[in-house]
Amino acid sequence: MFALADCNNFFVSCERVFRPDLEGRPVVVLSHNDGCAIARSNEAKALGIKMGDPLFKIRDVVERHDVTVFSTNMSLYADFSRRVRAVLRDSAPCIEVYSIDEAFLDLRGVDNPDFDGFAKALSKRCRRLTGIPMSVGVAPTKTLAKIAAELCKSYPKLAGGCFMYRPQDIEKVLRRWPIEDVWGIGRRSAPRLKAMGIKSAYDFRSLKEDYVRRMMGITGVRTWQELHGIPAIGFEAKSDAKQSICNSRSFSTEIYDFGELMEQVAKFASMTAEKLRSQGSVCSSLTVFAATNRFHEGEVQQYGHICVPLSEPTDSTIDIVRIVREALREIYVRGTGYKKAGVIASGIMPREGIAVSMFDGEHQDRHRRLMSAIDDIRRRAGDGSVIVASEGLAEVKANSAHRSPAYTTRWSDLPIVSL
DNA sequence: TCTGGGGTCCTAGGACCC
DNA sequence: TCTGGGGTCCTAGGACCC
Repeated sequence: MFALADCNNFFVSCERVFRPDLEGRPVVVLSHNDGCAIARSNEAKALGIKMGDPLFKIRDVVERHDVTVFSTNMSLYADFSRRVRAVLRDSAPCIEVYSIDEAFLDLRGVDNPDFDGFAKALSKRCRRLTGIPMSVGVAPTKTLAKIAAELCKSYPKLAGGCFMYRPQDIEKVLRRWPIEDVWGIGRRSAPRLKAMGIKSAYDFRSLKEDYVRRMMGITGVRTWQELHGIPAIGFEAKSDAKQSICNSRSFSTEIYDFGELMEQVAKFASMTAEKLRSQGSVCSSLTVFAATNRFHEGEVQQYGHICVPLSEPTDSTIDIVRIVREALREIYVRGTGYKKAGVIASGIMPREGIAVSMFDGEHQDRHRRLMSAIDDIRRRAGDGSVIVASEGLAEVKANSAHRSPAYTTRWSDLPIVSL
């Protein structure tokens, strides 16, 4: 058996821990730049606010129903995520962290347990220790566990835990489960399937395996098997080392000036380097992109991007900022209003064990010691305490009018040194 | 006027090899 | 004039996820 532990309306729940007055009231959390609703309380969902709705399109509902709005506060949510994971690790022999608000638990080898009782107890324990409400679904496969966890959200009677295992019960649920709500069936496949009369998870499960393979490839077959109760998606207690690292943002207003765009992109480069070092990795290629506002139809669109392979893999902020600056020069077009830009590191490998160039060893060694000193200062004095001068002193150009306080974390301080 | 950010895996096709 | 048959590795793009 597998369990899925899924935090309810996670970002909203984090905000509510410090604002208990908002229990039972409509709340939304916005994306970066105060763009879209990315988390909604049940009351906000009931008002018809959809995932990803832009704020300007729901402004009426927000005002009419006195919906409380928060700007995103990722450091707060990351801190709660850590607390929730600690509870899970304490409750199961093996967990796979799937996202900031979800984790799978491997229950194989647990003898004759009361899985329903386990699920309900885990939900209750999480609420008590962290303040976050959680749904726990237990089933023979991950895909079915996802469905079981969703059931908890629709049926409060389940008290946060649902064990779904008897074939007749599974069939009953799948008959009523819309195909587009199955994990692994996305926005491309769902309309195609529905056009063919396949409307429920049960319909999909009733197809021939060969047919699913031809239509949707190996990933479709895996979902099909999982719905039949055959585990096809591996359980991995994988390390959190990323295979690619992306830092990108939309700006509150278009940037035309090269110098200003360069400063923003240098910040993304610096964040990328820091994440590489924090997971003990180096990267062997860097991509830079800068794009115009894709929603402005009728205007000339630009999507400049360039991928730079590195002769020496690196995690040095100074190297990465320099390479990214040169790359940006290649794609920048004068007179263009850039709305979004970003940096992607790929070809990521562990820092230990890479061959040190016989020509460049000293350079790498100096950078390594410098970076380690900088990381140390930032840990003690705040994220912004040391920066590369190309980043400039301006903040990332974004709106965040409704941000909650740093209840459990701290703000970045102003730079005290620049390199 | 205003429209998020950050990941994973799979597949097809090209470069390159013997 | 005739011009093989396999491999592997890498990358870009698509589909999916939260």
